[in-house]
Amino acid sequence: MTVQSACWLMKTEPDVFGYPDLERVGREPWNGVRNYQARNFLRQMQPGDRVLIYHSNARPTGIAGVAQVVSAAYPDDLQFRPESPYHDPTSPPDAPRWSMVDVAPLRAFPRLLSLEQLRELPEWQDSPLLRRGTRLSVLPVTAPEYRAALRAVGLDDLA
DNA sequence: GCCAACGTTGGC
DNA sequence: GCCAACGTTGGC
Repeated sequence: MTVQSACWLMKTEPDVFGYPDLERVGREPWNGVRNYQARNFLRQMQPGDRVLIYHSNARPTGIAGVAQVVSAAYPDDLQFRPESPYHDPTSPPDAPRWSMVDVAPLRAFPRLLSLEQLRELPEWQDSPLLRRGTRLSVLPVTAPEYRAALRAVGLDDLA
């Protein structure tokens, strides 16, 4: 039986790697996630899942584009690189602790859908993204949330 | 197993 | 740059 593909939101700092960078490179291993809850979400991802790319630590913050998962989860190589800030010397090589997926761009938002605008969408009222203190960098997005976000910027064809 | 200290995230 | 909120660490 076919399962409806899931939707997610992933945060990134545009000064480091933003949606335009994803378009430039065409495909990117989403490495550096070092939070167990976020990792567990990564491991649930399947190729074809949609991903809203959220720019954090930006002015303004908000969703900049929609991407697609193009791999299953696999070990994040940076955990075994001593020179990397994401090195984790306690990760067992035979059972790597941290995972990542590859992501490819799908469509840039014609305009940023800001956090302020997200707060005004009824469908988004229950999203952890809008809750004070939520620091998750990878989180699930419901189908109504996903559709509302795309419609808000006129991308009805992707919703 | 508790919890204080510490580091990080992320909006403002 | 500030600081609230949260996750992790480590002493006990």
